[in-house]
Amino acid sequence: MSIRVLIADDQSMVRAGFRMLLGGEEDIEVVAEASDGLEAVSKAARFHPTIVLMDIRMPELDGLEATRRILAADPSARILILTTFDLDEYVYEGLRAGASGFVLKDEPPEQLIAAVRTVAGGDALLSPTVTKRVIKQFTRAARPEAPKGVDELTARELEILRLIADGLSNGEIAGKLYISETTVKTHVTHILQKLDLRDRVQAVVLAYQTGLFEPD
Amino acid sequence: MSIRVLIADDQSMVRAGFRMLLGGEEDIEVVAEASDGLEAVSKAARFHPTIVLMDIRMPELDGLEATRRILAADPSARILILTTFDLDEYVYEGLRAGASGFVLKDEPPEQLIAAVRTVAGGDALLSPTVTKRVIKQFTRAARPEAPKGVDELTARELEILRLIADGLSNGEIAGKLYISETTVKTHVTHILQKLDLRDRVQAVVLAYQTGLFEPD
DNA sequence: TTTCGAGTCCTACTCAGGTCGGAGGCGGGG
DNA sequence: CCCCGCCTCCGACCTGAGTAGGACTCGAAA
Repeated sequence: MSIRVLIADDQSMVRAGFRMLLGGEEDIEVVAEASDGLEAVSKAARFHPTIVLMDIRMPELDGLEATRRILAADPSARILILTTFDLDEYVYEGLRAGASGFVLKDEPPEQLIAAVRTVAGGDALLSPTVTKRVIKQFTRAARPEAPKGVDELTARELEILRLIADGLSNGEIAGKLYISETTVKTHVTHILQKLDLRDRVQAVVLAYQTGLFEPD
Repeated sequence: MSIRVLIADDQSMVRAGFRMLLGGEEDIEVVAEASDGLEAVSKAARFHPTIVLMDIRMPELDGLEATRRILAADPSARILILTTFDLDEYVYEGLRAGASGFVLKDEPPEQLIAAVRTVAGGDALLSPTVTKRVIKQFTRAARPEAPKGVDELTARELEILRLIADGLSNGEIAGKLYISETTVKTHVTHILQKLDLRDRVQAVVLAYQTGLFEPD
């Protein structure tokens, strides 16, 4: 029995690429395509694909919300999220939304095909690149019985952590986000507390060492 | 005409390994071995190898000084330096000493053999890993007609920059190096001035972004 | 509706980080 | 020999970073 795939991406070229790529595989069949989130949800309901290849950035409804809705309707659905960028803020959210996997679009074809098979087979999967970046966050975030009081960072905090990792001062971050510097300080304090760090310097070190943000 | 190699390393196992490795190649001949720096210098003078594989850490005379002496006696000598560690403080010094190349011992055999051929052929070479780390330093350090006042960091400053990039505070660095915190501050100030940075946070960012120190 | 988390903002305080200027020792090159 | 760069150290000073504790809004969940 072949793997039935639904491709959801707003760029037709990307869809065509995947159709070509997957079409060559005997055990894989592309049963439908969607060019936006809403369409993805409806077609997932209609075709019941084994797996949905889901882009994040899509009109109408983004891939994350689409993922949530599809899973709400059918918890057994398997969704493999595609990203162009190395690690958007959406990754964590995507995993929380219930996606089974995460791959980068620019990875070699074999990897992508392998990813489809893996997820279709029931396993979760993360791009090797993504894996090591997420792993640490997840060993704590994913398990409700968290070791200690190691809370997950909020979206805002993550955003600020990223700016810190760019070497920006609190004032610069405030300017960039149109909030006051004191607010930035508040967030920074929370970040440091949650990650058990002493100062922003260590935050930068951690950001790079965990691969949260890529060096080059 | 084959490539004549002198292997200089204080560990006999390492020498044996290289002999095995290089012995399999038809165009490469291991003409001599040395177990310390002095021996390396004398054997280089006696055998005139096409290339010297030089370990850095050796008794009597380290690989850097040995490199300098060999080159002093014979400027046409080609020396390929071997390192175990990713990037010791010696790398820059080694390049300044006149070494033609730099490879990591744990790189795959083919790379090592290729490196030998490359350097023997007259080209300079850096391990891909090392390359990107050194490249930036060198585009400024190597050319006397430096673009602006972008001075090179001293060994001490580099050492301290590395500790900063580990997230250490000035006090911790002082303790680790057995110097006063004020001295550390002085160095830090110089580092920031030379690299045109605002604070240690940016220094960390730069360290990782230029690949000066590896994340993982 | 009430509760709660997230985000925003504030004051006031402490302290590490960084600057400035000056100073001594030490080794190598002119 | 003297000069200069490097490393070391000091005290005084200023500022950004981080903490503590509280307050307001808003939207989502109970």
